[in-house]
Amino acid sequence: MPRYQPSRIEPKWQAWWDAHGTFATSRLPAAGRRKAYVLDMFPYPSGDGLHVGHPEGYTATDIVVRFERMRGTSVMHPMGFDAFGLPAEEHAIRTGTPPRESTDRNISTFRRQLKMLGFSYDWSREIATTDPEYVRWTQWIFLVLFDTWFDPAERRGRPIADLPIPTEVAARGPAAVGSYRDAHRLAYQSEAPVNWCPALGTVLANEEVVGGVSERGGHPVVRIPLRQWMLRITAYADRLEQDLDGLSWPESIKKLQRDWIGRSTGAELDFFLPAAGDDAAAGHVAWTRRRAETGFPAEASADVLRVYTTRPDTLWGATFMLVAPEHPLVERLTIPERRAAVAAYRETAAQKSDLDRTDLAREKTGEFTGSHAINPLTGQPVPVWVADYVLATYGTGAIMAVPAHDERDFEFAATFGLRIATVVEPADGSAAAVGPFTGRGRAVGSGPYDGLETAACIERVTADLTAAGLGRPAVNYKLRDWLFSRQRFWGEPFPILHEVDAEDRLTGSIEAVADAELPVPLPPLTDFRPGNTPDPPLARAARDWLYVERDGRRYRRETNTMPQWAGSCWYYLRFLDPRNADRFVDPAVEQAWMPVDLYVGGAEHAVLHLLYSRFWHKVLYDRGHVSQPEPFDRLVNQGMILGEMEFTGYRAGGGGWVPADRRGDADAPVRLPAEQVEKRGEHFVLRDMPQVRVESRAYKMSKSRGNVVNPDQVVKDFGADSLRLYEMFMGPLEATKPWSTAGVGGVRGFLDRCWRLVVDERAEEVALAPQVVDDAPNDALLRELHRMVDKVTRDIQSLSFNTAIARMMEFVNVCTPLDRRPRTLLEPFVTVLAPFAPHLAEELWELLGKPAPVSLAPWPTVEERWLRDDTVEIPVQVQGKLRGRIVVPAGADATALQAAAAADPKIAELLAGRTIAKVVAVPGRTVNFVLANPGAGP
RNA sequence: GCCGGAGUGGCGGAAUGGCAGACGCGGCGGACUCAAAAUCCGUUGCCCGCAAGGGCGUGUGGGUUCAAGUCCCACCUCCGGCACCA
Repeated sequence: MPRYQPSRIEPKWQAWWDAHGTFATSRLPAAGRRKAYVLDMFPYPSGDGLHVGHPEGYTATDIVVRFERMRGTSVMHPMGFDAFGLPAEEHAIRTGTPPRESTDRNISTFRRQLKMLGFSYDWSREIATTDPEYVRWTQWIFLVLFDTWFDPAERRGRPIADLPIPTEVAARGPAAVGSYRDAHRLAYQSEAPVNWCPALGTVLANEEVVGGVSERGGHPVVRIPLRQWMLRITAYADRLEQDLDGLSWPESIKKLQRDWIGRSTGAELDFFLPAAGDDAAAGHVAWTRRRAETGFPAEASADVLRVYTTRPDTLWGATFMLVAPEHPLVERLTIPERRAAVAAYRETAAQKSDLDRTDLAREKTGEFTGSHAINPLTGQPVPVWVADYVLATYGTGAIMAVPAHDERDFEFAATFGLRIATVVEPADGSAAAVGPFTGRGRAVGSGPYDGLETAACIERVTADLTAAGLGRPAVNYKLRDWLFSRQRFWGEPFPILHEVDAEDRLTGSIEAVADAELPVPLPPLTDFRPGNTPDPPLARAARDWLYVERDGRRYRRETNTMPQWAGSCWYYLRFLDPRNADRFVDPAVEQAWMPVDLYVGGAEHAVLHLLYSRFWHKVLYDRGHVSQPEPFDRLVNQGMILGEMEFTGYRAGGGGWVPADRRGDADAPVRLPAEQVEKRGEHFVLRDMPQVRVESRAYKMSKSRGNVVNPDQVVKDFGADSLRLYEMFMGPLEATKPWSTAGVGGVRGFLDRCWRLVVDERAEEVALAPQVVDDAPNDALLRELHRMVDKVTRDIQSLSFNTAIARMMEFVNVCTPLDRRPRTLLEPFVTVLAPFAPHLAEELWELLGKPAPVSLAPWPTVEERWLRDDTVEIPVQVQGKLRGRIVVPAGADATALQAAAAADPKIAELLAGRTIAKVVAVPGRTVNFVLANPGAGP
């Protein structure tokens, strides 16, 4: 009767842990103890509830913290919810339910599901980014950004009050000083083009626009400029890149971040633009002379075209110039005859989103402005074109085109028949291939620079131009400032006030909301629908929310809201001190627990979330609010869990089968049960028609595919411990792996065997199995136990849970046949099982008569002497092929090994009559006889 | 196109350059049972062989090494990401 029943013991122990506060964490780590802050990426509480992907990372971290607690470490392991976001808002628009209601409901579901899985979070620290008290501090941190400017000399953020004000600005009065400061803040406003979709009445993210129309609905999207809040993350680009070096993150993730930041070095150069009608050559000479005196100006004047290049060495090959359609000098550069064509081109470009421009532009397009610029080194005039492959937002928005040594410029030159001049040759003198040579080599056709190797040439040209005031070394980043505002309802309101005059018109002056007035709450709204204009929903709030008076002045609240990233940028700090009403986190608490020692989550956050939170953290660090420059010391990405493996056959219109490798778009896929297919060679085929190849693969879980596995169902069918253990047993944590319900059953079988190891299943009442005895275990069993504990210990530390579980299975396989099972063998086993299957372990621990909870029992110590062998089995090879095995004392040296191997009858036979050329004997590993005359033989 | 990652039995996977396939699923055989389920035990890479034994095997082709799943070169396939950043 008393079978292993997860549905009985799991809720029992969850309630016990809750009632006893087993996993509550103290304010500070215990004195003299190691601390471990182990953090999961908190979930967005979607309406669909928990997905089986969530428990993967959560179980991994749960095992680690349970293990660490048992080893006496002070553990911080919190959980919360990233609860702002679009789905709740869209649900609100569809159903009229306020987002807060549906969000709270979803959080309850998530909390129930997480508790059902027995994770050892300190639930008293739970936070949601939507909690008004949390929003308060998110807004407060925004105000820190607002109050900070980046001092390039010190390479750090400083209070805006410390910003030196140039005298000419100060002379223009407080308003001028105010706007000068506003322009230098880390949080600043700018007119940025956005994807506005009039049909949907909303602004869309770049990813939501495909081919110039909205991803959903296929409505046209236009690019319109809109006032936006930006965060000056680019100021921190260098530090964000350099500080990656010290982090224990996967190299691949670091590389993604480095590529995203995209640091490049090169030079900025000015090309002189002769005024229309002037003598170009004379003008250039005069300009050059002036520059020799004034040097390179910080801002480019209107008589030059400033470009950025990473290859100043190719300057002699710059045969034309390109400017972005949005470049401020386009109007000025365009001669009257070209005006219509250039205007039309700019118009078309403006319609396209960034994605369009890059995605669809196979063919290079552009228009000639009619103007020329003067090459600063050669003095030659080169034509200036407008082309949309030049991005206004990168570098200076203009480039010198070197078609001989750049793919894109080459294509452009080929399309429009522009001159191509070779100025670099491969250093090894190899024949010029078709197309541009983009590699490094030696300069040719470059006057005084001929023969210089590329690196040296870059240096020389840059130095010469710098000396002449025509250029300067420059660094650029792909990283852009962070567009931080959304025209949405369900986000944090900005704590910013815009001054208005008596007619409600903005004066342009802005004020931060005072700390004491935070949080700025979301106004009550009944209608969440977007409007006909890009005005955010908050603009429709009642006037008593929208307009406020301070010190006799009237203000209108900022009506944009923050993006979902905001809340997740700092949640790891709030977890440390979640109920602090005076500060976002107590400094003593922050110093004691930070940094996060292990951070586990999906790779989809490799770039944005991790970059954004590092940025915020550095600002907080610069301003003295946190003690560490980096928040996450060790990062691990768990892999995706795919749906169950699927076999798909294809049927033609007529109904006949089509081999999967020859199918056309018209052939219909048919899902096949596993019994109907079999493997032939490399591929799967239909069992009844082996000539028909069938597709076999696992797909990403999705509602539309109908292959989503629901954790509630798995827990119902197999139990939470089985789900936890299965997800850890599937394979390496980082790998993408397909789900297999049969595999869950297999792991459940293991837990059943664990149960029977201790419990008498045939008894009426729950009772110990009669085999459980007080005997002392024999040496063989002690050896087995200590090796198992040793392997599990090491595997948990390297997050190799699959092999740890395999080792425990082997241990159980050894113990199951025993008629006498010593308690001193079973007890340590239950202890190491506890982090993996905590409910079962608690129950078995109790049955063994030990005081609960096993969750806080000490981790067993491994005795070294049980890990050593007296004798070892060594494979013996002849000519590299395995021919026998010998058993030798564990410490046997090479000579002894060789002697023992040669003495083996079988080996002796093989060696008879052969000349041994060489013997490789590696103690503890192998013996290999290499023969001089392998072919010769009887 | 570029950048990552991965290709090992029927399936998931294991293997500090040193016995490939641990562990689990599935399959096969057996014990228990009137029978079945459950459980326990054995077996299970492929080929030849009655057996002893032998041969072949980690995506493909080369290479380094006494020895390669593991290191190097070239390529193929799949998955993920980025995509005109001058």
